[in-house]
Amino acid sequence: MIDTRERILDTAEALFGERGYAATSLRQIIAEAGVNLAAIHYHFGSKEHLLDEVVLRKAAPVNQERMARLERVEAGGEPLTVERVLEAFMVPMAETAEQNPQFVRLMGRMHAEGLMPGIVERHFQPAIGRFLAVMRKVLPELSEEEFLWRIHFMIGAMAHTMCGAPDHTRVAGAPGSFRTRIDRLVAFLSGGFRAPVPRRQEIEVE
Amino acid sequence: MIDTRERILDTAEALFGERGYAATSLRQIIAEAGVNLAAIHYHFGSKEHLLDEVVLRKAAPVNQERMARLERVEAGGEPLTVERVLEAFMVPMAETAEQNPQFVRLMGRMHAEGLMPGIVERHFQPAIGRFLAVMRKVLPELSEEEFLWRIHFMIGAMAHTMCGAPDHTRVAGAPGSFRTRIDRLVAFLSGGFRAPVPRRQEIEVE
DNA sequence: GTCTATACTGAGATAGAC
DNA sequence: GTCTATCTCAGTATAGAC
Repeated sequence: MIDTRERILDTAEALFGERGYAATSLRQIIAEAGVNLAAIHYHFGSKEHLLDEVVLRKAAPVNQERMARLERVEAGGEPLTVERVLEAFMVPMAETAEQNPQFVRLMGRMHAEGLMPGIVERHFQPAIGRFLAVMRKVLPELSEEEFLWRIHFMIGAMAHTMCGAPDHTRVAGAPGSFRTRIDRLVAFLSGGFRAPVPRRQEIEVE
Repeated sequence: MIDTRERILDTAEALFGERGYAATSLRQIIAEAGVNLAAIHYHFGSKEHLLDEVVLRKAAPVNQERMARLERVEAGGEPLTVERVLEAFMVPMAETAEQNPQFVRLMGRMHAEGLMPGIVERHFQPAIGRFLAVMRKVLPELSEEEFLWRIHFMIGAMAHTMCGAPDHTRVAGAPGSFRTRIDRLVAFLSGGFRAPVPRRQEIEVE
C-alpha cells in the first residue's frame, strides 16, 4: 500500500494527541492504521522518530507564519509593542489550533510529557530566535537575565495554555476559543513583561 | 529489614527527581536501595502508589506553611495585595526547595511528565482552594472566567519555573536562587494579574 | 523497495514458597 | 515480610516474502 506512511502519520498524530506519547503503543497505532508493526520501523526507524515526523509535517506552516508576522510587525508603520510581538508569535499556533485542534493538543501533550525541549530545538528554533530578538527590542529596560527569566515564565504559561484549559471551560467551550484564549494570554503576559523588576532584598539572608 | 520501606522511598525520591518517573524503572530503584523487586509491590502496591507516597511525605509541611502564611496575610495589618498572596503561596515551596532541592525538582518533573493534575488533587488541594479564595478577594474586578484563566496561566508559569530555569542560569546558578526566582516570578505574575482585560474584538471574524 | 512474521530484551505486576 | 519465578505487554531488531 502506497500510503502506509501517511496512514501511520495520521493515526499517530491522532493517538498521540488523544492519549499522549508514552501511553500510546506502536501496537495501538498499527491496529488502527491497519498496517504491520515493522512498517513503522521501516519508515521511521523508531517511535521517537515517528513523533518527529508527525511534528515536522505541521510545524513548517506555523514557523512560516510566525516569521512573516514578526517581519510585518517589526517593519510595519504601527508602533512596536509587547502585545503585538507576542501576538505575532502566538496567533499562528492558535490559527493552526482552530483548523486542526489535534496538532496543538499534541503540542501540549508533548510539553506535558517533557518532550518539548527536544522538539522545539529540532522544529521551532529559528522562529523562536527571531521572536526573542524582536521581543528584546521592545523591552530594552530589562536586564538580560530578567528578560530570559520572563521568557521562561511565558513559555510555561503558553505551553500550559495550549495544552489545556481551566476546568470550568467545559461549559463555555465554543468555537473560536483558541483565538480568544490567546487574547487573554497576550494581555496577561504583556502585564507580566512590563511589571517592575523586583528589588532583591533578602539574598544576603541565605 | 525493618527500614526497607524508607530505603525504597528515599531512593525513589532521588531517582524520580533525577531521571523522571517514567524513565526510572523499579529495577533501578531496587538495585540502588538493595531490596527485592517484589518488596516495592508489597509495600506500595504499584509504581504509581510509590510515587504518591514519595510526594505525601514531603507535601504536608508545604501545605501547612501555605495555610499559615495565607492566614497571616489575610488577617495581618498590612494591606492585602496580589504580591503578598502570591508570595504566601509560592514561598513555602521555594523554602522547601532550598533545603531539599530534590523534592521540588521532583515536583517539576511530575508536571513535565503530565502527572501533576492527579498529584495536586490528591496532595495539595486544600491549600490551593484557600489560595484561590484569598486571591479572588484581591482581584474582585476580574470576571470569574478571566480570573480562572489567569490562574491557569499562573500555574503553567509556576510549574515550568519550579521544574527548570533558562539555559543561561547554568553559569549564574548560586545558592539562594530558588527564593530569588520566586521573587521574579511573583513580580511577573502580579503584572499579569493586574493587566487590563483584553477587549475581545475579532470573535465575529471566525 | 515495501511489508510480514517472528523473536528479543526489559518493563510492571503477581502468585506462592519460605 | 521477603524472595523466586513467572506473566503480560512494551519497544526494538531482523530475516525473508513479494
